[in-house]
Amino acid sequence: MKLSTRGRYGLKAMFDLALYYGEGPISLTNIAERQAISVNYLEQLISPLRKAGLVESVRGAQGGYMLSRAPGAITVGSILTTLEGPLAPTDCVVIDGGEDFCDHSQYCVTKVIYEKIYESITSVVNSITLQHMIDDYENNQDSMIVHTICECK
Amino acid sequence: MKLSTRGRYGLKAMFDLALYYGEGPISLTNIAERQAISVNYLEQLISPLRKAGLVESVRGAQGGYMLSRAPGAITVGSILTTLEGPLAPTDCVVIDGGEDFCDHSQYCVTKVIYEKIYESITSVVNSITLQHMIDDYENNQDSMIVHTICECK
DNA sequence: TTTAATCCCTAGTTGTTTACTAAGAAATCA
DNA sequence: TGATTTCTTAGTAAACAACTAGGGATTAAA
Repeated sequence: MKLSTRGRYGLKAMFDLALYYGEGPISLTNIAERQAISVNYLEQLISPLRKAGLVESVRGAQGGYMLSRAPGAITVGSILTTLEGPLAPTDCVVIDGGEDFCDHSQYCVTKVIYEKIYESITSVVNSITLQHMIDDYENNQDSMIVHTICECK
Repeated sequence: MKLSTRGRYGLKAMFDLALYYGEGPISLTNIAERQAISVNYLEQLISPLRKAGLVESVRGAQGGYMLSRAPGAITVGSILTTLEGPLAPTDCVVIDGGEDFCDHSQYCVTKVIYEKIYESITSVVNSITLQHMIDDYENNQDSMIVHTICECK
């Protein structure tokens, strides 16, 4: 039940982009340095985020990436599910037409539980936007707390 | 963010034991057959459940396993965390004294999110007991729905 | 027009984890 | 004594995670 580095790094990168929202394209080199992630690996994470329409890219020198819309319009859920797939404890709650997949899934006592877990996770991550993270970040800076984004494992 | 077979099989096995609660020890062979799990593998799952005090064993012929207390007193959360470890999206929300683990974890904008996810999952699984599953199971049987426990993946 | 910076894409690699299988020792009932 | 069952450990094949590596395409600036 752990997130992989894909989701964690991707969220860090998107938060980084959110801090620079409105300031033109930010290069992956910059993000990678600040967030201590390899550029090559970061490229592999930003690619699905771009395809999902969460970021836009500018190619060539002085190019980079920027959020495709305001931080308040991008949820943590959209980022994490883009990089990790559905945040579900089992596949059965997420794959439909499960007749060949799982015979009695609609009546399964355990599936009911997995669905509740899925809903609760989804509800949390969909209610948090990048803007919330920025607000949190800036509040803590005001109160003189060194508030960084850490190497959360 | 998926449960492994350890948690899923373990929950199925515990539900099976709950259906026979009060009827003496049930052998792993029986459970394994009903739930379509290899006996050898099931042995490896029941072992931590016993060490966690969730089931008791009777050795020797006609032996087996039984719940250590009523189904209403055993939560799904206790079963899943015994087999999967803490149902947390990251280690940082669960390991304390994280100074060497994660420098700024107490001020981390992403950790706040991971903690909320952790809390919501924990709250769901801790609120469901094996008795709830039995009630659900029997309700559906009453209404003539073939309610099985499926091969949830 | 060249150069450097950057995005973009794919393939390969290494280590870890998962999901078992296998096998044998210890205990207990008939 | 023999069958049944728990208990424990070791091994293994396949999948997955977390990258590394390298090269092509695009563009701004010198």
